[in-house]
Amino acid sequence: MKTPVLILTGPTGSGKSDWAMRLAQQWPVEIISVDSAQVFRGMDIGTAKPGAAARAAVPHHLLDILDPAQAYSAGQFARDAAALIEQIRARGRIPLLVGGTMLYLKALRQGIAKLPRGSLAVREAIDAMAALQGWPALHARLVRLDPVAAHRIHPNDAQRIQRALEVCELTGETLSQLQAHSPAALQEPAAAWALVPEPRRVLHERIAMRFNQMMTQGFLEEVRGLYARGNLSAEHASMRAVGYRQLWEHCDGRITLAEAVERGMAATRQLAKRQLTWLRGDRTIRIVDSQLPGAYESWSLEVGVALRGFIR
RNA sequence: GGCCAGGUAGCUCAGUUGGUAGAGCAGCGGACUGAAAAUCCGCGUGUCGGUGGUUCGAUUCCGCCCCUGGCCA
Repeated sequence: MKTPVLILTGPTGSGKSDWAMRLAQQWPVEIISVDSAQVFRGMDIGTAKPGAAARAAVPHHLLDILDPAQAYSAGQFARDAAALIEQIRARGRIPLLVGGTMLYLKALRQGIAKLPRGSLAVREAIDAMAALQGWPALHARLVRLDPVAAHRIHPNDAQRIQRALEVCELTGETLSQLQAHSPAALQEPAAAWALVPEPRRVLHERIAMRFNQMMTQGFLEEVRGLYARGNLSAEHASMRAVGYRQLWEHCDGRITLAEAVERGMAATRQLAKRQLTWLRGDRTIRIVDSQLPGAYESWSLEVGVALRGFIR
């Protein structure tokens, strides 16, 4: 029997990283980051990436693996994380997945269909068509090509319409066909918890505090540096990240700094809400109210129970 | 002190020729298969500044008061 994978998730600003570091003082863990923004080099302050001290104390994986001009994906994450889990176990250590990118977690735990990666050229061609005919026309086209996918994709959801058309174009098969032979779930034995500060107001306060903190730590300068590179744009996935997008707009001269900060905080709250929606629908994840007195202590006891018999 | 412009949702505002009101943003709920910190869907949450008057009926018209901004003293 393999050691279980420990999973610690929750909305942004819920304190996952802190708890993970504390747990690492008791158990021989290695942290695998489950975070679509922390994969990018040079995006440190705005992603609240663990710093040098934390990374020296505990091995962290899947941080700084890409340049912000590159693209990552749920499928790539699932492969990377699965490989790391094996490596960490081979070292006799415990894999601890920490992060709030819920689709990545789902792709790892439940498996994800073998699909072609996105193609910039095909996407540009589809965008050009959409500019001419409009997205409803492309949705109508998808209804003919892949009625099953079209049925569950809303006519206004340009991103998903584009993806479904892209898959047809690239493979000659439909997205819904390919997704039908989804590989079996990875069946990793896992114990999963989500930190959810209650009530919501507390989370909102933490988000505001953290955003202000980022600003005093030089978040704006970080974004200015990325802006100054000249080879990044608002189209890059990295620059669509919460906070980066809004500060980028400020660098563009489109909004004031005060507006950028206010909208950045709002975008962060909205992200947290979407993360909570994922969590409510997942019965395999145990919700922990991190605001309760002694919350960390009782959680670490639960971790001990999950690991009993595997680690002395 | 006088004159002018305003006070309508958490914010910025629209509107009602008198029949108790609606947009954007925020917020709340949901969806989610290689962009997911993305993308999309749904939901209006209100002493219409206060108080008298006219009226069957006032957020709307009239009087007075309060508050904010501007101009003149």
